[in-house]
Amino acid sequence: MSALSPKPPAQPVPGEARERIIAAARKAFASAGFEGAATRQIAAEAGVAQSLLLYHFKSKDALWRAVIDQMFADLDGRMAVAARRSQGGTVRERLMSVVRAFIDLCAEDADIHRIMTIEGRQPTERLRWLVDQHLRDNHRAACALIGEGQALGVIRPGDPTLIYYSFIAIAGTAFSLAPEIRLVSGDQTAISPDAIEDLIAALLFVGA
Amino acid sequence: MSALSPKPPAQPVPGEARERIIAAARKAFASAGFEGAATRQIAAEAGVAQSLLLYHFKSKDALWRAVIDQMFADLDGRMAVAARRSQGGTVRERLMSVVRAFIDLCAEDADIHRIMTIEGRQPTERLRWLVDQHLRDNHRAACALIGEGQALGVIRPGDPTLIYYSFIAIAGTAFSLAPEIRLVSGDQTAISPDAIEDLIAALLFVGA
DNA sequence: GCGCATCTTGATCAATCGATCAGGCTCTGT
DNA sequence: ACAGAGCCTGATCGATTGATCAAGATGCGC
Repeated sequence: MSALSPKPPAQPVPGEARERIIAAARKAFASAGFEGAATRQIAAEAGVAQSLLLYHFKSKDALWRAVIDQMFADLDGRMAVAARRSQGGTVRERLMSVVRAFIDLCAEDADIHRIMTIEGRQPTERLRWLVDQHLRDNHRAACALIGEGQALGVIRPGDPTLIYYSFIAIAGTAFSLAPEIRLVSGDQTAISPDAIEDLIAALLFVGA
Repeated sequence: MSALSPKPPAQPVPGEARERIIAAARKAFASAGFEGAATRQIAAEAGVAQSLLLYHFKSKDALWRAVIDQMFADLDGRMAVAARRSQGGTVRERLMSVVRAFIDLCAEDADIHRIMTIEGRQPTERLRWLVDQHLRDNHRAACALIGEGQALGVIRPGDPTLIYYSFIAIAGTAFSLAPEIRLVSGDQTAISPDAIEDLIAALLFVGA
């Protein structure tokens, strides 16, 4: 046994490095955008060689799509749980359940909102794929629920699509821009799921 | 006279190329972020050599600051005009005047909101400069006005800073994410200053 | 023990990045 | 006419980009 390689590297756990790469890529895409994110930096943060990144995913573009798919698998799952848990409740309870689930998601991981707001700005091929793959169904389901709430006077009137995007904008921006809000307000404004839930309840919902 | 240079180039108008560079840089920074924007691409869109860009501005960072300064000069001017025009009116009228001015600004040029939401996400040196140079004063003035409106029951209750950012988020996102909203809704949702003004009035203001 | 698929690395590619430099052009002051 | 300031370009620098390739390491089937 030579002095080199004193630790024989443990056999690679299948899929483990792949997950680390996706996690690192999510952070990179969220903070620097698609073009700004460097595959070498992603690989470094994941603790692997840059070439491994292009072994698991054919290209930077494919890696981006893998990140998005994982993000929406999480989001859709949480939304389904929230909807199931509030089944049988009032429309207000069902609405608040998914609202709270989305707020919690944004609070835990602002990357989703950051990536989405980066990609939604220009009609690229990535945006078209994103809409077809994930956004259209989400939008339809949310607008149906909003329309239900409006019919019963629980949600303020207005185009459901604009209400939908207002909700996403308020909840997402609060956590995405937390560094700026902190700096501007001198840390006087608390940004917590409870605070944002109260904000949404006051602005989008009718009555107490 | 040789066959070359059949058109003697007109003498350069001082400051004209500089303005074209800033305009091109604004678009580039808004769509690709600071790192993602390439000085060569900016120069190409402005119709000048890349080296001219670093002649007028010492560095890419200095160019970015010039873009921001010009943007806020425009924004501050518009806000001052809106405030002056509604002087002597009710608090509601004064609030609606600056709200409308900001909405119109976002509608005409979504780049401001795009750049700000890119930079506000991470505590970089650029963000610190941005807050010290432009954001803090803006935030203070807006929150004072919002507090006035809340005291008179014109604005819904809540932390003024969160109301302030909710307003910016709704107005800015509607125009920034217009490509996505169009794709998702199948062009069914109109995104106009009037529509967003109605939306803000319904969500943030009390009563009709 | 042998072969093969899977996972991983390092070297290397052409392209592009921000930045620097020497030099040319036009106008102005004298 | 001549010198100098201001505006602008093309060539070029070292560094970094996404992507490709050959080869090493590991574990499973036979």
